[in-house]
Amino acid sequence: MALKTKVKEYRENAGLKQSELAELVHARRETIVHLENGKYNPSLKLAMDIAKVFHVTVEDLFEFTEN
Amino acid sequence: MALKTKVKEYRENAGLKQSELAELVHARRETIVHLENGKYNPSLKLAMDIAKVFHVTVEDLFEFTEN
DNA sequence: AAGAAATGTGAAATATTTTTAACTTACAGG
DNA sequence: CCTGTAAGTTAAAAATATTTCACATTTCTT
Repeated sequence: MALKTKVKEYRENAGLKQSELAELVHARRETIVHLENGKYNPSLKLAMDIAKVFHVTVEDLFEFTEN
Repeated sequence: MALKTKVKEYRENAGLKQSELAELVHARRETIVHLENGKYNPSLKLAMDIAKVFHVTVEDLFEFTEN
């Protein structure tokens, strides 16, 4: 049940800093760090807010994998 | 920032009871009740698990509205 | 109408995410 | 080297989601 995410890819392609993305979605920079690297399960709202920034779907941005 | 959801619609169309859907996504029946009626912000995993049951996207199932 | 089954409510306990804060590492430019 | 900026880490506190439990209400069936 690990979380794979493309947040970092999309963020860098958009030329955004972690702190800038954080501000756009009303979250803390550390939350973005944890999300990009870590394996934790954000709230639906946060996931959708981030997806909206990049104009992609949640499904495109996040994937839960077995094990 | 209220949450609009079609979980109830999809669940009923699929002929599932709340308790059956809950079991399919490894949650409690009450969690489904709160989600269908309430305005609370589930985890991404729960949202995606439910979307998978109905073969729809998260975006189709959930929408955050202003106010 | 009565009984069963499904849904709803709400409060307290628990689990998890998110914030806060302080510090570290990496790296680029002057 | 220094200095500044971006990214990473970690622990504890705060906020919020989820469970648990016990009961209320609606809905369906007979």
